[in-house]
Amino acid sequence: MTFKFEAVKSSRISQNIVEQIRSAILAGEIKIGDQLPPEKDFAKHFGVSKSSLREAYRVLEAYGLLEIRQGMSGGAFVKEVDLKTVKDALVNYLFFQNPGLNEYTQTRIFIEPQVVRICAEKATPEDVEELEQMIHAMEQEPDGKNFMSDLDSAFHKKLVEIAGNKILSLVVESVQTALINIKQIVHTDEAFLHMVCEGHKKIVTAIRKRDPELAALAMIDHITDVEKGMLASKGGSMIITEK
Amino acid sequence: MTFKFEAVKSSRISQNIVEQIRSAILAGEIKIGDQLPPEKDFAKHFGVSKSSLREAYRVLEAYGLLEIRQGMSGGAFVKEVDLKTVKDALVNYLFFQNPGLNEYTQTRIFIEPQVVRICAEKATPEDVEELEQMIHAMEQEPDGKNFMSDLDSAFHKKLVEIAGNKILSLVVESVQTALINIKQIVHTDEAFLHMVCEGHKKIVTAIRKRDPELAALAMIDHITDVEKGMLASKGGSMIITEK
DNA sequence: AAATATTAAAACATCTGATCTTTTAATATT
DNA sequence: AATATTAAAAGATCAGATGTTTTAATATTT
Repeated sequence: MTFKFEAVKSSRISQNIVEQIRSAILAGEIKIGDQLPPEKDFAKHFGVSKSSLREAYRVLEAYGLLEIRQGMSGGAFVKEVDLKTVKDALVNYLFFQNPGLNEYTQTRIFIEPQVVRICAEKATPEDVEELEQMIHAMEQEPDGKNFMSDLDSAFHKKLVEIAGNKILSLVVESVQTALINIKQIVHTDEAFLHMVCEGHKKIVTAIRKRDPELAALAMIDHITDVEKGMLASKGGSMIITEK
Repeated sequence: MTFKFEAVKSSRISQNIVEQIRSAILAGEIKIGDQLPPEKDFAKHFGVSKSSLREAYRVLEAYGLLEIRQGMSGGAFVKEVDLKTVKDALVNYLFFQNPGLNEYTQTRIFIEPQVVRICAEKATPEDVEELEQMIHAMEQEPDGKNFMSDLDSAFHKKLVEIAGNKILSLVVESVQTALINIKQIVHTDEAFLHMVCEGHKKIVTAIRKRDPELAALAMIDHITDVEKGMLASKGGSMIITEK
């Protein structure tokens, strides 16, 4: 006979409240925008002190499930968890995992070429135009050092949005965010910016031609180039924690 | 001229403390296992009340960055963020995004076939044996309803571990976890269990043969079969929030 | 001497209740 | 009609008392 022992649930009051409220949200009993009772009333309802309830609120806020506003029409409101919350959790996690640049590159090469294959089929003319404008904006960057990462992320984000898969969007955007943390310690010069723009152009050209295979190949080249560019200015070893 | 306005940082004391401590951890100033001062002393050091410090501790605990223990040799200890924390954040996020089963399947098909290609090259004989034992364990399941999801997840987790990419591990395991939440509302019968086992067997056989392409194809078939199996018992529409 | 039971202290957990601050709706003023 | 004032609602912070858990030190027993 096999047993599965459940971890004994924390006897901490705040944790108990957190679980109750989170369950209610995930069960659909409380919905986005709903307001929870004021601290004082809710504490009384739970039969606990205000401090315990407040600690629970802080945790739920950290989860991104609540938004708490001060003031007259303030209070605790149920909120849709946003991407930033997930990304932050991921950044915290990856800090300790500390993957190598090659792991980032491999992840991208596994996913993004397939994404642009879909794009080559699904992208509308408006999508293509938007992508081209993004490349143009990037080329206008004065020295390529400041917003280059933001614009680059936006380009890849747009591509995966066109593919229309919310899970893939989450993954691709999260990897982009984590990569920016690495890029910040890498010297990205004018040549790097130019290389990125050329890569993007080839991808969009392939999408415009409705050529999935060409798009996928262009993406592979692009990702590979970016890795090479980053390694070149860094000398091989890549450790995030370095400042 | 383009401006980037930074969000005004919260005036909340606990949030301020959270950011200070999180920064210190991510900057490497405080390391895993380090103990923070007792509430009373630390509150005094920050010049704030104990309640404010405690709220900050709750948040950092929610982030998975701190572990707080009661008792004589207790206190607040810096902890490595674990996978569960990230997965929980992801589950919260996906609850609101509510992707379709097809999005999960597509994500898996983008990633896992490429994972087993790597496995076909890198897997050691011990790895292969472990995989086979996992299949065997699954076949022993009495009715296939209870731990089937756990064993299935473990199999895919082992595969991606062999591939040796921490980011891909995170993604694959998270998708597995999210899928379990869906599977729980799907009727998985004896036939489903058998189908899964056969799929796994073909994958391992290909890995043993060191045939990456065959392994990838077997994985695609497997993932497709699982989706079909889940859709068959559900009738097409797939909504997570349903009980 | 070894095993067991007791005790005390360290540290977090909880509670009470007062006071401060922010925000906004209602009101008053110009 | 626009603007300024005010009051109330609700969270934010604080102070300090009391409860609970955990463990190291001590005492007791075998």
